[in-house]
Amino acid sequence: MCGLRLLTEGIIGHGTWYDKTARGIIERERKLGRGLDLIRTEMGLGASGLPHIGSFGDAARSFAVTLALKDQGFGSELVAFSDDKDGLRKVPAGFPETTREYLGYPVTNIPDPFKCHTSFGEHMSSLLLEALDKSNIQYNFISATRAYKDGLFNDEIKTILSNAKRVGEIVKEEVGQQRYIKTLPYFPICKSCGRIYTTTAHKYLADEEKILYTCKGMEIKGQWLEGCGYTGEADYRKGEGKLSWKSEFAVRWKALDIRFEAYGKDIEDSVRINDRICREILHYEPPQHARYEMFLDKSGKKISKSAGNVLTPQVWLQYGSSRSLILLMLKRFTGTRELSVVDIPQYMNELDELEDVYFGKKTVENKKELAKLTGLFEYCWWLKPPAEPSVHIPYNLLAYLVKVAPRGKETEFTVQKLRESTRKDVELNDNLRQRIDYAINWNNDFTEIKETPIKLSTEERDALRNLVENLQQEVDEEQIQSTIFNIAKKHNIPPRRFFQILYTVLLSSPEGPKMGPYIVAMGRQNVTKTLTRVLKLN
RNA sequence: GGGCCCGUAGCUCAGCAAGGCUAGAGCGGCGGACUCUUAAUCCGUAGGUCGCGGGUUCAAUUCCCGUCGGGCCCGCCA
Repeated sequence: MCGLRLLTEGIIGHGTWYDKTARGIIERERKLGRGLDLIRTEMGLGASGLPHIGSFGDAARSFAVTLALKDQGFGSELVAFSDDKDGLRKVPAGFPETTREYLGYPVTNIPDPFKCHTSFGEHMSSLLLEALDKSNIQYNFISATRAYKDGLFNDEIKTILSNAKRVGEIVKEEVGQQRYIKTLPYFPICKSCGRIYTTTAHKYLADEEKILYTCKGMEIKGQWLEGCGYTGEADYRKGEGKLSWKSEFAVRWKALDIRFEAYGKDIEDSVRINDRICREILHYEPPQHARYEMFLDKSGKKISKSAGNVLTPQVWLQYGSSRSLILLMLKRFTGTRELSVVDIPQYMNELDELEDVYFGKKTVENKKELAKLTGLFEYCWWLKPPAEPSVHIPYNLLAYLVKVAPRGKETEFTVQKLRESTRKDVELNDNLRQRIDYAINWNNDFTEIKETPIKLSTEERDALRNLVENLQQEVDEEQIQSTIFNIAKKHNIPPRRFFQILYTVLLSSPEGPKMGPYIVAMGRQNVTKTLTRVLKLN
């Protein structure tokens, strides 16, 4: 009985993880006695490499929490903090080798190799921001470079530097790293060579607000980066350096008043250290956390040569809608996910299914499950679900129709075929057009079009020749259809075999759509040209 | 050395947060319908000790402990 009660009464908000998390945050903040007018969530975005799909997930999930907080009646915003003052540690795949000379430089001080942004760092972070914008994720963007320059963290940096010894101890206690026992958790940018990771900060002059450093060099990703030997001083108030990650998070949390931040398990240690620094040195209760697992590229699956094997948000959005990508991120929070582009159609279809549940076209008995599924759908729409259901056509059907469509006429052909089949009422609106475009991209990139060589017997050659002649006169789809059939009979070829030949020649597949209409759609001239060429080869 | 995830049908996975209905889907298999062929579509059908062992509970795929197998992250970078 108690279980039955839970089914109907135990649902928070829209029944999703995000609603539950939001409630947890609110309860925690109440206990802490902090204000609830603006509850900030934060995500960090890397600017030194191509945005991985995981960064998008970080954003989508944090934004969902932000929406859940608003939904429960509180002010909230998502801060997207770009780590664009970090130094470049390795040349990302696909980048010119000349990038190597900038190893160690803050990424906003490196020219954009593609020349479309003012710096390497801006180029990188804009890639993710574009994907966020396309997905209607709202955020308050803060650049690390800007924040340091504007002195946003000055008070907190001062506190950290004044308590550097304690910071070093905490780091040592948590992960055993001894580096910060001796050096300050701050990386000045070398005034001589311009690099940030080659410097070691050894003294803090509190009265002058300055940090003394030497450009000694450092090991990065197993490679020694030699310093230039310069010794100098940096003024942290002018952004002449940045904090180490092991203290910077804490500073951000306090300065920006962050109450929730999710993180990937790869930075778990850093988060734990920062929690302590935040609490023990900055005297600010750190934000509530949620740890998520990594996204892995499915290995062993050949994808496209052009797309490569890196699944970035940009790649996804070529073949699937932003909502399908959001669904991927929101539906499950835990568990390592192996992903590849071949999963995109599945999520496109799943979103349609969720829509059916939402509009009651598909019944779900269990109330808890119903709440969860409709809730998930609502979050995929950022809590502004559509008033009307949309056209649902399975992705693989569209991909198939596009594949067999005459080149350049994919959309028209597909719509026509759909109308001829069971979907007479189909209308070519933006939604359908977009879906067809995804299928076209999919088809272009993942369907290998190979010329299948075919051997023809004498009768088969004659039959083909006969067909070519007939195609000069026949115009009507149905007539062409029966002509093909008649020619096959006339030349003593089983119709099945004759059709197979035609499909192989025209489509590189032993099967296909109804031939007559297809030939008309493709253009009789094109067909005769192709057939004639094949006849010459035989 | 420290931490985490996964194990459910032949394959790929969903479900587990907040225990409760006959454990689902796609693909594949098998059978059929339709058809001047073929694709698509539709119908039916087989297939599961929910890795294993214990515990909590009226009730465990779901929670807890242990165990085996596969994988991931961190280890003096950020």
